[in-house]
Amino acid sequence: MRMKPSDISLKVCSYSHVLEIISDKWTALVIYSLENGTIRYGEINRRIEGISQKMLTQTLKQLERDGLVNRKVTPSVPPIVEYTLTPLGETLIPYMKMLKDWASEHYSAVRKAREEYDLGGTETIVR
Amino acid sequence: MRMKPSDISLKVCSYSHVLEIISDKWTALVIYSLENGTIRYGEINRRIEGISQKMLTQTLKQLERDGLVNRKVTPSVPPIVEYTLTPLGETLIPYMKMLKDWASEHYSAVRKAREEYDLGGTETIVR
DNA sequence: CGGCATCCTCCGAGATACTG
DNA sequence: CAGTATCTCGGAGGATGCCG
Repeated sequence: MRMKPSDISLKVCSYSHVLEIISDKWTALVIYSLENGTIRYGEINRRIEGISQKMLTQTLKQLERDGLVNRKVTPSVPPIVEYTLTPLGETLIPYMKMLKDWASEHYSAVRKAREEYDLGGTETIVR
Repeated sequence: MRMKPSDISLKVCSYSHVLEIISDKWTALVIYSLENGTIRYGEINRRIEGISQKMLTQTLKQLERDGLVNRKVTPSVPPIVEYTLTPLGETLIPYMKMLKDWASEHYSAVRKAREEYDLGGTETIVR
């Protein structure tokens, strides 16, 4: 199968597939909070700074739908809902750690580049 | 062993830092198109299916600001504008390839999980 | 406790037209 | 060719209130 030059598509590209899964605003942080095992809804809510109930619920539902997270309900009073990474979800962890490593190593450079860009902004033109 | 429970923050977490850079809708695809070397604006525009001029320009500007992409203007008539990954930008490639690998390996499982979820939806309850 | 329903706001991003 | 400029609309996402 030959690759046409115009073949880069949102729908086909694997890059997009991953990002489709983890690139939502809160998804990565939620996965991160599940990294060390089972944890309750409220606990996630408390640990992720600034997330709203709505977004947490929505994000968890997404992750559950994608088969990355398992949801276990204990119908006591009050109810207990626990979330865990599925085996599939756990396969993601090393890859996310790598991304984290990239950031640890290079993010300062990005920040610096931004500062310089924001300062001058016009010096791209050769004089 | 307990860190501050509220320690996961959008602003602090490295995961977020990477995603802040590559998670915009088109960013990954643009980087992807630059993977093999210098390329002109119009060429990128043609290669990425469905991207608008506005979003392409915006995405490229972001990437330039982040120091990941270099923009070279040749003020001829008509003008030629070429984009290249910077060394910093190139450091990202292996990591993105890894994400791609993850998708190649596991995306079918995700798709399957979605189908099952969308079918039943009620299977989480133990009966 | 762990949601879902509702309302509301803001801005991401597509479409279109113009320019150096 | 490689962008800006402007308008518009849908939907992301916060706030609030109710429920099992």
